[in-house]
Amino acid sequence: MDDLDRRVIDLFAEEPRVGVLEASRRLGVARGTVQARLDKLSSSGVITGWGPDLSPEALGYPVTGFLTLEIRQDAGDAITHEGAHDAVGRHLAAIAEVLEAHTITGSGDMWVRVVARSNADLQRVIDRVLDDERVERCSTVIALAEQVPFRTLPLARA
Amino acid sequence: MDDLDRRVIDLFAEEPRVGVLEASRRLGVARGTVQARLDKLSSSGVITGWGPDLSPEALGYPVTGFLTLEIRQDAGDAITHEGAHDAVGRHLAAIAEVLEAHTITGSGDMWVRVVARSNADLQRVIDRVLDDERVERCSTVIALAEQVPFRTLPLARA
DNA sequence: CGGATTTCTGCACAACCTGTCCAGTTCTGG
DNA sequence: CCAGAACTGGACAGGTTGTGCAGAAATCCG
Repeated sequence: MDDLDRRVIDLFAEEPRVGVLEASRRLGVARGTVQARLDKLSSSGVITGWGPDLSPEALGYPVTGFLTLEIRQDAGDAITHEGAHDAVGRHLAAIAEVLEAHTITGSGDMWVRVVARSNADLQRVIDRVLDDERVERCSTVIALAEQVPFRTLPLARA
Repeated sequence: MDDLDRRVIDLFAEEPRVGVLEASRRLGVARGTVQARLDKLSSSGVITGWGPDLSPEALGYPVTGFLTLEIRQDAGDAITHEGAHDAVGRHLAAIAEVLEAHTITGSGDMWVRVVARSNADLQRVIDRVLDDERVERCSTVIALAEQVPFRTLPLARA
């Protein structure tokens, strides 16, 4: 991650439509250099993808909720030695409205981000999340406004 | 969002490198159709961008923390009528390690996602977040593992 | 300091893709 | 059943990509 890497990322983040050739012109380096940098950034894992970013809101899911789950500690699989968290993770991954889930510090807690079509619909989603014996409790918080939209660019610039 | 839209999104999400022409071949429709669909999905806000996705971890920020802030309710600006939340939002937006921030239900609460170079470094980030008189309190939770990585594709498929 | 290695440059080529038309056909809602 | 909207298939010029290569430049390390 030298300065050129940062400028490459910056340029493609600002204007994803520019091609490699145009980028090389703007950055004042050879085309092959830009290609090599992009390849390296991809293979080193800094750039994880180029997929289209989708807006849950525009897809009809304007309500975002943050759930904190309490997981039964003794619910691991004694045979596979798989932790309860992973089992719950699979349960959650099967629910489309679950956008992400993490285990967090605290006895048996997980943090889950869900979206729903309405506040009423959120109840349905929560019920689906709760539909696993390993999930003991769920506290819900509703997101009202997005003060800082998700971003990673400032990190790369720093 | 009909079935073709879903297939277009799906294809580009799975293989962002395919061009419009190749996509039209795989989907069995004319090139102009794919272009028209993409244009519509972009202008309707379903597709919000094509930028490279960056991994905070690969950028040297392997620690993720979730902060819940308590905001002083009486800290709004009497002249501009700007709420305290927005002012805090600007404060947070200036911190590169703040990846996103939302206001949430609860008296004066905000939810903030931050990253840091280490657990020790997290303290520095938190201190920066707290460096605003409108932020009264901050409770911290550290993310241990990512059970479900952030995703929106299942929503589009549904 | 000096050699070895890596990186960058500038260029070339063929193959391919994009943006943009168009006329004709097919769908779809009212 | 009609009219507007959407899709098809085709065409065109111009630009871009992937790839390879030799030489110059920068960097590393003993």
